[in-house]
Amino acid sequence: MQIEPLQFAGAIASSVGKIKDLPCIECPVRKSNFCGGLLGEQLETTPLVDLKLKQVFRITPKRRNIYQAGTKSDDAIMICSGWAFRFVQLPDGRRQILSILLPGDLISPIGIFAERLKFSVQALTEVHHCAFNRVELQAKLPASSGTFITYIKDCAANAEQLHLLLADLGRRNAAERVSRFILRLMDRMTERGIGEADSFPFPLRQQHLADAVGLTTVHVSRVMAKLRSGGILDVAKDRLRVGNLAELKRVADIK
Amino acid sequence: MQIEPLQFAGAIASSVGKIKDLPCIECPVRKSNFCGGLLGEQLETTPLVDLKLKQVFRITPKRRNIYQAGTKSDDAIMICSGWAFRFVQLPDGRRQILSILLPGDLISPIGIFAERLKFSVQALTEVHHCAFNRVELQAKLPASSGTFITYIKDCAANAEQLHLLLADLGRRNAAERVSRFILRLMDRMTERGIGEADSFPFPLRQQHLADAVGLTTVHVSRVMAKLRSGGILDVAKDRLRVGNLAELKRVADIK
DNA sequence: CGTTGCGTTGAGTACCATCAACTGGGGTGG
DNA sequence: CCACCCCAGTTGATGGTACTCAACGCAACG
Repeated sequence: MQIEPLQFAGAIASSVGKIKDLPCIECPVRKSNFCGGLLGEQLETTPLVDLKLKQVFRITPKRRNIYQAGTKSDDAIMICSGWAFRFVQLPDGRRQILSILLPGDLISPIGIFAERLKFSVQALTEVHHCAFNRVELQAKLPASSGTFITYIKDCAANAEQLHLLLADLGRRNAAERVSRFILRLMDRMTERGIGEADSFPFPLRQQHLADAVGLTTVHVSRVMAKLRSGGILDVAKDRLRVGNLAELKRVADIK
Repeated sequence: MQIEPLQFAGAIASSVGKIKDLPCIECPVRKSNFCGGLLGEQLETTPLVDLKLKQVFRITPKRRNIYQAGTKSDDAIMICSGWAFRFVQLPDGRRQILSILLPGDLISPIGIFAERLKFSVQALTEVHHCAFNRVELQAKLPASSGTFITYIKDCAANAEQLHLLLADLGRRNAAERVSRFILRLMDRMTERGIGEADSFPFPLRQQHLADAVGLTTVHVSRVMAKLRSGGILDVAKDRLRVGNLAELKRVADIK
């Protein structure tokens, strides 16, 4: 359960103003997210907007917590690569997954302003992440209007996903929940250029699906079996293949 | 379904800088919320921080929508008095209530920055509300650190409530959902000085409870009957009376 | 080659939805 | 004043969805 920060593969634990060492130079998501506004969209050609911004890069192996609910932290953590998820844990050990985090996501937008969060974050795959200093970001944020706007959009998108999931859990059956969850995830991946039209990385176990949509693993297995037997989709070897998108949308009651 | 803006009881439809006419002078929630930062906490003694802030006061009768999902709006709307709720509607008419809005709540924190929202807001009782101009607030917000902090706290509290509700819908049974929902509502009321220790205003129908916690009205009725017969709580004439708080918390699996 | 993690399948069951009938209060209109 | 209706809530009967418990298959791994 303890977070054991490892050194970044590229051997940078902390970087202040050394462009050539920054992993961000090659970051594929920077163009479209929060970091773009913060560090500049084209790091290779344009210098960093503000080199004084402190960044600490770390790796968390899969199944380990990146952040533990209730812990005080001075960091705002960005997922650089790999997948993670936010979740709350019930006293009896059951958990509810709140959202899946993809590269380019902040662990929590409001985390920039709050020193403690009420949910935990766990790595689904090995995750490379970057810790900004919360207080530095707080100062920077209103100053840079571009960054601020992508930040607000993050918050809004975040809230919207929660609202949709809430409606699903409250009002939809198992097959609808699962297929809607998967479709939304596909949308988010496509937005970020992850995966192809009908094939996506999919590192979630059925346990994660179950915890996300409020079912048991046994029942998720049955739902997935049905989707698979209908040629609608198939998950194997951490990869999702969509055989019949139209039918998937129909099951999901979308459009 | 149409919003039909009515004149404010005090006959102020629009107010720019006329302190003595402002309903806000007597507002009981201003001290603790967003408006306090914006307008000053003690309007009677201290002049407004910024009289140029445009405010338009309106009334929406119960059961009518204050805001319709997807509509473009230049306003950020604050609930001055009365109760309302945010909800999303499914294509087949079922709905999921996202949260209950009390006096002092913004219809949506991110609504300050977004010209459209994906959920609707409906008045539960007659609601008096105040429309600020979104763009004006956007400019004002980062400038006033006090206001900004209460704003961020709003956002955080908001997200936290969603997370808790999500966990409830995903992982808890009917009795737990209902009692947790009620307890959280009680907490929020107490925070704002609404109601007494064991008695609170409660304008929700069982239909609203059902739509909030993802049950049918029939089943909510059964749960409420059980809570009532156990002397735990009773709802009558728009008022909630708690007979046994400890037991209510036990049922809700709190503490 | 045992162990471990993950998924699958079957049998039995609990919870909650659905359908339907009915009650009581409050408002309205004759 | 009463008849009527509507709304909100209650109650009973029935059934389906999803849960629980348990056993088993399979692949990966040391």
